[in-house]
Amino acid sequence: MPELPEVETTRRGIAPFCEQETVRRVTVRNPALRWPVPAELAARMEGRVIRAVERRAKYLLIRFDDGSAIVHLGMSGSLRVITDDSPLMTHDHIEVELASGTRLRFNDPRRFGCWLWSEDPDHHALLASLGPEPLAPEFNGPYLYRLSRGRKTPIKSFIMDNHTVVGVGNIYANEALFKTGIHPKRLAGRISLDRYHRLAEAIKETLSAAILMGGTTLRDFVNSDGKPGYFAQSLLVYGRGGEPCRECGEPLREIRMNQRTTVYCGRCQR
DNA sequence: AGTTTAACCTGGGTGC
DNA sequence: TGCACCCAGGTTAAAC
Repeated sequence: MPELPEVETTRRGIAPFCEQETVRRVTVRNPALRWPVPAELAARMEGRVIRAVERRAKYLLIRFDDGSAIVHLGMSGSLRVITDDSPLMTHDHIEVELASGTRLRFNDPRRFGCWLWSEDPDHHALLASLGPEPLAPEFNGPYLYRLSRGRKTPIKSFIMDNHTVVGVGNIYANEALFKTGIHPKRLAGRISLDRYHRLAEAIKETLSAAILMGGTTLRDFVNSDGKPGYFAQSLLVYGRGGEPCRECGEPLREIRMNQRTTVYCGRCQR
């Protein structure tokens, strides 16, 4: 589920229930996530007030006065708001109970997610070397052009690299490259400023639109299983290998780059 | 330093 | 039905 729009949707979904609420209890049922959940996490959170729920890249920061929980949803994680007595599901690894009685339930079948504690999250190793947020003004054509000079990595790898820009996962990399007409294998150092301008805009548009659509499932999100299904109809290439290109009708090609499915139009993307 | 590869996990789908 | 295999929205650490 979690590309950046899902993480932002999650943040918006849980923040109203969390902010200025006291944590009553943290239950870690399975600490074996990507890294072991630190034993101190519960003690650091219990009895403290959540001041804000923020997002940096695909990390959620649950901020307290003296530190933050750093949460990542990995490939298969979700965070749901529980207001009733709905039963535990398999892979419900962590639960945060608030003084209001509302609970946050973290479910993650593949356990690629993480829950860490940091007193200074903004300088934590996981966050310190990240590139700009895709929706920030400093992420733009000139930035991409400057950073890419001399680089021989394919453009798809380049924009999926967190050092370049955060939050561009496999789906949105495919979509943005199609919208810009850039072949995913084109070397990053061989792309013009003008094309980078359009690529940055396409990334912003694609992510913004997805966040807006994620927003439409927000109400559901509180009560439901938290699986937004917003993207299927709006995707131009992802999941459409072999089907006709929406621009020219030619069958879309599907290849693998860095172990990830890559879909593109051989005619429209150069 | 830049770039690629392997690894962390479970579950669902497919083909034999 | 069973089993082997491939695939999945992410990211890091190690290896070229």
